[in-house]
Amino acid sequence: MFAGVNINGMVFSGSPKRAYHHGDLRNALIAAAAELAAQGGPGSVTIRAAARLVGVTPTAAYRHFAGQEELLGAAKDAALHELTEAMHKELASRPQSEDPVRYALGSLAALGRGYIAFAQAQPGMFRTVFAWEGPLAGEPDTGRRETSDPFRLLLDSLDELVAVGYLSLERRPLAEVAAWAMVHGLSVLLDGPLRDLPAAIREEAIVKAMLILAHGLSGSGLTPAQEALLIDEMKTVV
Amino acid sequence: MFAGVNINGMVFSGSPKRAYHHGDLRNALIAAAAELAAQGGPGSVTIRAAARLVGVTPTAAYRHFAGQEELLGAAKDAALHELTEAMHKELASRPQSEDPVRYALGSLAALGRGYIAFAQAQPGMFRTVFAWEGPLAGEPDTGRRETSDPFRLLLDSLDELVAVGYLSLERRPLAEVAAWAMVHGLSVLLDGPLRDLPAAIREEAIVKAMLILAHGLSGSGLTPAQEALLIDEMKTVV
DNA sequence: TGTACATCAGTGAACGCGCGTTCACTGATGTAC
DNA sequence: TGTACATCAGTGAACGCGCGTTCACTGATGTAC
Repeated sequence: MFAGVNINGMVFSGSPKRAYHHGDLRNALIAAAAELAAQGGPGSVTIRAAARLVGVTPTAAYRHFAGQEELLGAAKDAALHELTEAMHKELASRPQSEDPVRYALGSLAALGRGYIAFAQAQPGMFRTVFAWEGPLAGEPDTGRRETSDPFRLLLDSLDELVAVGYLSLERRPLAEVAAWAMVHGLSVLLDGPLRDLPAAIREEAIVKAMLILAHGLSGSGLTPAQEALLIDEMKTVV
Repeated sequence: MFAGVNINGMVFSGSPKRAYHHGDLRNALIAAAAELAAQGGPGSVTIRAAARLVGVTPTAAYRHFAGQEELLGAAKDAALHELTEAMHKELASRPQSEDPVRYALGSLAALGRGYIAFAQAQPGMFRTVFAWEGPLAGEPDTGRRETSDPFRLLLDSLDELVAVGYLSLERRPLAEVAAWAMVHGLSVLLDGPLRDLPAAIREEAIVKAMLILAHGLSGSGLTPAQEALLIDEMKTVV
């Protein structure tokens, strides 16, 4: 879907004298939209701005997109792609290890690191991935229902923790939601209310959060009675 | 600061024949702004819409607010106030308990429950509390720097866990960030990518996340070597 | 107690902005013969 | 190989929208005397 988009290659800032026919306007617009998202977040992704960036009339964009919503969707896809790549890169750069438990835990940490680092390095893109401008109430969510790549990576990582014996099978269900919540929450807070945290403390906080997550996954902190209480306590949230 | 705002009392929809002088326009506008935030999120909080809701000219709002930003700030304050109240209510409604550890853990769970339930019941308000429309880069953050009430509650709860012996003193630092991240992340995801999760699973996921958090705080899942590895793994995120 | 007048809190009209989107059009391309 | 013409991908002007904000104004209030 993104063949030739080339976000960093600045397709849209290209040749000074451009022909009447652009040749690859759709992809150029997507690249422009991604750039706008990176610079100003999802709210900056407009048909007019993207066309301006490419050096083309707004009307021209309607040859390639049904409207603004579709362009934003493309920007979202591009941003998600970048996030996925960032996480893959972290995962791939890890050294092998003899201890499978350590390796699996390290993989989980690498995913978290990739996610959080991306959110910090590319806040505009990160926000765009998770932009939800729909109505506050339901709306069934059109398309894009396949499990996203980053989530797939997380699922695999948790399964590995099971395979390796760190995470028990009974504790496996929905661990992905909790893990995602921890990492996502941290990313969001560090780009929000905690954005003024000194770098050193921020660093410590990230480590701390991952530690708590890892400890928590193992599920060996609470007595059974305490656990039962806590479960009871959390009922009836909705 | 909010004396007389009375969000639910519909100050702004009041008397059919209103005098030329409103009498309490500032508070009526704040209530309207809060209502707009509740219905449509922070993006819906505009001078014109608030004035419309109150039944007054947009210009009149400028007698009481410097501009749109200040009105949104007031809406944020109101929303934060509501969130705080929701958490307080959860905390207050808890039964006493002989076991201090259980009680402290239960308090933490109650705070989480209040937070998450508020996010689900009032997504517009919740988003408004955390709306950050500033530039993507720094900007030192004007005013409002006192620790917010909900955060204060969390700090106290964690301190109680220390006092009661569940959380060791060495593990106390920055636990608040991790706890907040878990609960906030879950709130955000359930109002975002996970918004279509069936109610039952959503419920389970919330319990699961709180369990992992509680287990994780105790810090008894990893061997020291594993912990060291994980710490190492998370370095250099920035 | 009554009145002149300053002050306060609104009105109404207007501005410029960027946006999404549509219309009738025209320049470039490529294909049938 | 050359040319007529359909088709495609752009242009340029214009629309209506809601917004923030400003201006000169006027109605209501309350205070000094």
